[in-house]
Amino acid sequence: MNPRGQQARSPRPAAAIRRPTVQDVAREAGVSPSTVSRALHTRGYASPDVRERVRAAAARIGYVLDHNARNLRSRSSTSIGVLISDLRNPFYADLAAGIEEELRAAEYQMVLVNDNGEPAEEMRAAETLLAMRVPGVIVTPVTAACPRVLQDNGVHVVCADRELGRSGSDVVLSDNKAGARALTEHLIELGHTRIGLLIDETKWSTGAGRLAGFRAAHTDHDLEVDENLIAYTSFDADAAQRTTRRLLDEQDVTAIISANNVLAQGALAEVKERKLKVPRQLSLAAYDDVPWMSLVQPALTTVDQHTVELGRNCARLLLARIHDELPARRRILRVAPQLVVRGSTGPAPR
Amino acid sequence: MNPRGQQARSPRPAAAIRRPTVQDVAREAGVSPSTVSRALHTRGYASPDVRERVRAAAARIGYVLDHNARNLRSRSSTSIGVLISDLRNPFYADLAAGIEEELRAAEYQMVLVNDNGEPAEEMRAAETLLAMRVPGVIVTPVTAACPRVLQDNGVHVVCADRELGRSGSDVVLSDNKAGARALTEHLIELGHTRIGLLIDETKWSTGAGRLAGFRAAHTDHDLEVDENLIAYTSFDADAAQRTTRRLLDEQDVTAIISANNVLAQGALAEVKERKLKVPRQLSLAAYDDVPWMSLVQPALTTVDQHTVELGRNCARLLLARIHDELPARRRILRVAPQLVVRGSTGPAPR
DNA sequence: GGAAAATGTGGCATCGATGCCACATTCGAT
DNA sequence: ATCGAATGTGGCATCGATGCCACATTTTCC
Repeated sequence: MNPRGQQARSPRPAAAIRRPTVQDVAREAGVSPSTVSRALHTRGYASPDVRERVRAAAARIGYVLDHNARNLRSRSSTSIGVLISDLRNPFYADLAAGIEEELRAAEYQMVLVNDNGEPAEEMRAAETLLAMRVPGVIVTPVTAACPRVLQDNGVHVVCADRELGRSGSDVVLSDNKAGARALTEHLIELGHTRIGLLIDETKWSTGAGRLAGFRAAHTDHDLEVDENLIAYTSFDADAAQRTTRRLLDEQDVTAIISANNVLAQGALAEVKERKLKVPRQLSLAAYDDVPWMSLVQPALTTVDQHTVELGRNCARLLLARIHDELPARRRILRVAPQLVVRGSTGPAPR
Repeated sequence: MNPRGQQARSPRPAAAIRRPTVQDVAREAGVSPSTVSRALHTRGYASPDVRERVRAAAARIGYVLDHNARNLRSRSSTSIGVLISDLRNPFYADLAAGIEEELRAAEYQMVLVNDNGEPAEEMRAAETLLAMRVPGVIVTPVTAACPRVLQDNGVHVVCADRELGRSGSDVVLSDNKAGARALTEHLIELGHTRIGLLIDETKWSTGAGRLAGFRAAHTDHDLEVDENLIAYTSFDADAAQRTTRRLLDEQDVTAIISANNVLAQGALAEVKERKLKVPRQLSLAAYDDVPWMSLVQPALTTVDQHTVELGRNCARLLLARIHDELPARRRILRVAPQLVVRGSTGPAPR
């Protein structure tokens, strides 16, 4: 098959193999290197005849384009940086999956970096992506500095899921306020008046929006929010469980909303430990629908963020920006979330 | 901060900005480009004095290395291709997370591609990675052709999780046979003799190993395997549910093992629909522990593949190979899985 | 004290593809 | 028949970093 197959057994094949270049193809096809380039890759004149001849020659000698050379020469690249916090969290995994799908369809590649939510890692990744000369980056930002540095160096940035300060970059968000409002309203309409909100942060647009939606739903129904019911915790399941414990001990809540899928794990763990009947004794709901939520018994009422679609939108927006198809003004895209009512929410007790 | 910050607002910043090069740094520091290169990046002589001066100059003018130029010149790259089937499946997400973690620590980047289990997509991705001149690829192969093409072109390949035919490449596997054997044995020791196995494929080493382990456990305990209890299905939850339905209708099983996390969803769905008491009426177990399995009630008994660690091992092995630190002979790494007994398995009824 | 070795730096070609321009050829129009 | 436009194709420089060698300077040793 491949003319260089037999060399693959050498000790250090990666270094040893010399791959054919446009020059080689040119010789093989009896044309000039420029013509090969035009015939194979770039848009430009090349008669169907020549085009076919070059194609055949390239296939014959096993020619593969060198992206590095092309990128260097054309000062561009088809690699897109994707900077997320934690691939093991299904939210980020879905986001990345949506992004990748769209990029792949457009013949772009995804360079994926986990920053673990750490500013230092995020910054390091940004530097690397700059060095790779990526034309754009999609980031769930940890620090406002990251999008800024990228933009200052001419890289297009789309912030996904949240926004920090006024970055000036394009943003794709879930409509957190609307989603949280719908979820809270659902509980209120079931007669709940003392609803606990388990939340880890409210500085980012994500948490802020969800909290705002929670409040708005109360206001809509002429209810006052008891500030003690807003239970601040940190972003891990164990902490969320402890906070849930405290919430249940100290406040007579009839329903609990977890602000994201990680916190929901903690809340559920505590509920199971106490063997509370859901939803008879306590209604449980969560923002950010992930697969396990429909597998537990009873299945959790949630807000589905359409995370994969969120990711697709990020990629589409970024590509449009790169291809200069968008007005200069920054774009803010809000993906509508969807309330998914399942068995874990029911009428308030008493 | 950045001297080019003000240009970022221009219509097409990516194209407009000219970034400083080694030449510029050289001028700024009063040395030659070669010296800049040595001082900043490559190992080579450079007095501490000069090194510091160059570093300062680079920082001052906001110099960022161009990976494309470096890669072209040095015929190498620090991007590693990772080819997986489905990022939305927590198994692959964990695998990728482990790989990325290790790569990042070694200052490599991960180019992640989803092939959706489709040979055509996989091949396309392989071509792209060849074009990127990546020194290595980690792949959960769909086709034997993919690793082969890569290797034939001098790219190091590590197959993750499974092996197709004799690829000759390094492989990192979960010890599927041992894991399935332990899981099956656990059930046998609980008195089960009619154990259903829900499985989607047995051509790959993954399915084949798990089936082999299932059989081995029976043999160990002088039990004959009723071939009717091996329920072949396809790789999606709905199909698995239907197959489970059939299994429960037609065979009097007292326990069901799902060969992976996706099939387990289907099995659980059917069990829930029938309102079977687990484990009293039926024991349920699964290969490949993923988070939701410990959240459902009762929590599922599983085999934990240590997927993240599996990923880390893939990356470590690949990097060692790239750095030529390994004997030529191909290496097969088996990561020991771990039986995790939870509430879903109990004594056989009657 | 002088030659040899050690040390640090600069010059130059090069990696592979492509953008740009010049030019050869064909074709249509007058 | 002649000219101009249209249409392909080739030549050449270039993107930015670095490998390699030559050379200048300092240090070491007999």
